[in-house]
Amino acid sequence: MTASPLSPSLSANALMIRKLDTIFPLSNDEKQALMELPIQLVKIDTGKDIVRLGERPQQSCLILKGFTCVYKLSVGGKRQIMALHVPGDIPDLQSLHLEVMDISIATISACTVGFLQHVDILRMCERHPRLTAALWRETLIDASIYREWLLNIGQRDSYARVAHLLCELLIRLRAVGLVENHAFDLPITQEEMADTIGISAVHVSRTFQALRANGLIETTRTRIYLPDWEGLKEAGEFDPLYLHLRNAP
Amino acid sequence: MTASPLSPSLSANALMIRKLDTIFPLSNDEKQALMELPIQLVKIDTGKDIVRLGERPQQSCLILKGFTCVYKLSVGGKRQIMALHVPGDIPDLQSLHLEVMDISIATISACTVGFLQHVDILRMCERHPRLTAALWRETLIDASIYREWLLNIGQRDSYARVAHLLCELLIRLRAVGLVENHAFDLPITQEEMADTIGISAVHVSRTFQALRANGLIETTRTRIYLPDWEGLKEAGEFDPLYLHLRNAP
DNA sequence: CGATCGCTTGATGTTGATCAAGTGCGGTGG
DNA sequence: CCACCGCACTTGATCAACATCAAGCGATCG
Repeated sequence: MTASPLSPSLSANALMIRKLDTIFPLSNDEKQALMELPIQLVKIDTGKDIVRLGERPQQSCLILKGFTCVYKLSVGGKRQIMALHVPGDIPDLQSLHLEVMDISIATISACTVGFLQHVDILRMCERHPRLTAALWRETLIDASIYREWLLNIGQRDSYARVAHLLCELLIRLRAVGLVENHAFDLPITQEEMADTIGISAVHVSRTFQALRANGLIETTRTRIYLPDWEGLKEAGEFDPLYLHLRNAP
Repeated sequence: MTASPLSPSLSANALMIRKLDTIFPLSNDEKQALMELPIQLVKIDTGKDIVRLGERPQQSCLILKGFTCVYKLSVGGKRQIMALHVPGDIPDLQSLHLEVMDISIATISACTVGFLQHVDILRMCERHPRLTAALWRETLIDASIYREWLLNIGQRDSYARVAHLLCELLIRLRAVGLVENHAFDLPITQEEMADTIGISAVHVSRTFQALRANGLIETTRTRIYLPDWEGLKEAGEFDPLYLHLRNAP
């Protein structure tokens, strides 16, 4: 981790509030408490581990910029990516109550993250019990996404899997204002996407081509455009219920 | 749900305490609070839904006897089972903070379950903040199991998938005293196992035969014996870290 | 300006799906 | 107590989706 500590920022807390507010209604009092939560900013290069399996972190990280992934390796060395996280997410919030990491978390693009000390979070939650519920709810939505991904990988073919993942990313990124006209930055290689949905990288390439041919996606190097939202939703059997957003899209 | 309400029981609360205590150290005070939690017992036949996608339950259910599964259907009608739950588990604890069910839960054998009203749970948690942490932790372990299952389905072949699932069930059942000499009741059809690990029922049958041939399992109608625990663990790449048990097996 | 990385393309191989026809066990009813 | 029925499981044959291997291409970056 090539970390360059910065000074505490305004916008980190604001982003956290914005994200939390999409899943749980926050009072002004609670927003104020969140604004006062100390956050230490760090920049991290692409492809670095933020935290590793087996570690016992005293902090959780808030993504401010870039994408990260949660992953595990099988004995044969194959990688499964269990989750992708985008700005506003706290990929290892679970470590607040699960001492030993059962996963690793890595950046898949250049990232800025903010570290939240567990002691600070716990103190805040003591004073504001509804914030406990809000953060608990956030971890429950993570679990809901895992469930949907199990359905995706277990039962759908590769075409639907890719379509579903793209639908989910659009909705999640839109919630934090990172989508313009059904287009967004997607700093993820086909190999990473392959490890995410359980197919080979070669087959991701072929599947992308099929989606392009059907007018469901248009891609440039790091950006993706979804010209036919209804068509993509249907292809991916996508229903955003499982994201539990307050203002359901 | 062919429900026949029974009188409040002693053992339901005791089972809940026993299970929680395997993942979180409980004080006598907290155990007392759990003993006082009202639990309404209900018997449910095989193959009935306990709660369905889209519902907004005011209660969660504690499994006392039998197995249940968490599932979703794909548009094509294929079923993915995302979780199996055994006595001591609370399969829909998430509904405490996620109003709308994003999954359905069904019995896969004759079950006795106990219903816990959300208001009662919340009141108990207010008075005993460490119990909030304990229950939160329980939902985090559910999420950890989802992650491991993603790795299982996404990266391992059918032989390893079955082996892994059997290893997990042994450990989880042992924690609640339902294993004798590496043998336990397994009231699950091969079709259900197929929907759990994302392969076809026919292939489950063949995989079982391969495991039998290698001396890793012996089965009767409803019971399974694991004669070569080390061998099975290796076949399933099983490491129980992700179950976050206090007395790691 | 070469090197590297990510993507593409084609050829071949394998796992596991699907279809279809049995088999055996347990439970049910006569 | 026995005969029957149904369901779970088994077995064999064929097929499809996707993996793997290998080579080439194009853009980005030092």
